[in-house]
Amino acid sequence: MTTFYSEFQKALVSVDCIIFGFDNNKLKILIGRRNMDPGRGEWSLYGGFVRSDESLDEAADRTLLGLTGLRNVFMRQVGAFGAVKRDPGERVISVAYYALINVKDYDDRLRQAHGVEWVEVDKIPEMYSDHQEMIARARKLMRQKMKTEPVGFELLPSLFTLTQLQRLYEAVNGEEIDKRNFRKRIKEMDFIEKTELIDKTTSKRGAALYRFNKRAFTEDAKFKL
Amino acid sequence: MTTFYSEFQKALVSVDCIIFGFDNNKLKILIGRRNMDPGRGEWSLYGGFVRSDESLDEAADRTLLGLTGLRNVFMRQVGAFGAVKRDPGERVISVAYYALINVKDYDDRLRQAHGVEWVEVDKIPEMYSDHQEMIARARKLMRQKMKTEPVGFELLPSLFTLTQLQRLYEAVNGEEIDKRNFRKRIKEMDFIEKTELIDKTTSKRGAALYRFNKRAFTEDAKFKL
DNA sequence: TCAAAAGTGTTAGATTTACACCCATGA
DNA sequence: TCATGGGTGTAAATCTAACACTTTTGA
Repeated sequence: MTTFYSEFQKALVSVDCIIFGFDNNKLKILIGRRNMDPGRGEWSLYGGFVRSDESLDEAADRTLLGLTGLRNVFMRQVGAFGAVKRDPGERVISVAYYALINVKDYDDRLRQAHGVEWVEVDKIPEMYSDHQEMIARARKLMRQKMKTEPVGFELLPSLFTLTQLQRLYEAVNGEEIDKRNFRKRIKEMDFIEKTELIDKTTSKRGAALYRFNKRAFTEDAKFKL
Repeated sequence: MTTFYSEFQKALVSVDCIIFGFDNNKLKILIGRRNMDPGRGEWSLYGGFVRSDESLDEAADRTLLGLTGLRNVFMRQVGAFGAVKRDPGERVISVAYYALINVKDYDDRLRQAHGVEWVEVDKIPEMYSDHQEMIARARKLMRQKMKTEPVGFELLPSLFTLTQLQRLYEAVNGEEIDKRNFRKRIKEMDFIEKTELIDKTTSKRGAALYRFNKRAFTEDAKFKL
């Protein structure tokens, strides 16, 4: 029972994170310049190698924690990428994950210290290796998830206005939404609760602040946006 | 430039296949008894290890070819599975793929030679390691794909009756479909073409045989079932 | 002649989309 | 007082879902 499968060749396994943030009505992701060979200087996702004592999910969590200091972040696997020559060095299989974070929770000095930047998803430059494809697939999965599950709130402050929420959905789907129809749908979801608080930062009149009540969102509740 | 990342530990990488077939109005998958330690004798998906000279997709294709003799099969990645102890031996990361095949294309002697069986998706026994979860995720992805893309035809003969097609969708979604509504929707899709041929095997009257015209299915054509 | 599967339309209800004006406030 | 973003309802169109009978033919 000691060494199984010993005749097979092993590979390095890494995780790469597509970290989404919503800021200034734009959907953005965190990318940086690669500071190691091969590919030094190229734009790249933030990633790391999987340790022998952690699962893939744990490796992704740890990687994100290292970059942002954030725990319990919403993350989902995008998939495994394993072209033979995807890494110019040796064989590396990479498992991509996407994360949704509230940019306000992310200390900007930490961001600078790691040399990563928020870049609009529609202005992603050429990327290292297959990272472009990872991003494309992450966006597709994330868009799909946003349509059918209440995960968009992960990208917003805990209190938000309906206009903010609408702008978020517009940024994700790349198309404008009718304000009245949007609000009508929101009203039908009891777990999106209006508070007594008013946000005066974006208009003179002020806009009501809403909150997503995770507890009130039960399995049978329907979500559609 | 010779050895990069040398301080990181490597892992074995395998692929596991969830092979869907449609037979006798039932959706089934191919599983067998594991014939190697660890886990000898337990029900298991068919899989194999990834070679250093092939991509993950190629490894999945090769594995399926070895089992079924089939090439150019519709396959999609389910995801990577990487719990630390998912394999009782050493560290193994597995990437699951699902495939859709027409059972008639699969030589039954080849099936028997490999010791695998068609088992209804609703009667899957306890499985080795995390294979149950792989199957569950494959089913979810496959169901989603079937709703929005014309891939169900991969599970049928090239000529099929509308009742067969309906039974397939019923098996995948686990619920009955109204015959008239179903046929109404089919009629709207020009790429599902009626032939002059009649199938007399399932009824005395005979049912018209249809064909999926892949070429006629263009990007802008809409598919919804 | 009858059992068994094939084939065919209509209607009510639900959902989706389009659309325009008043409100409250700070500058 | 006016410019700015916040907030609200209705009607037409489309889509979805429910529903039952006739046809063909081999046994």
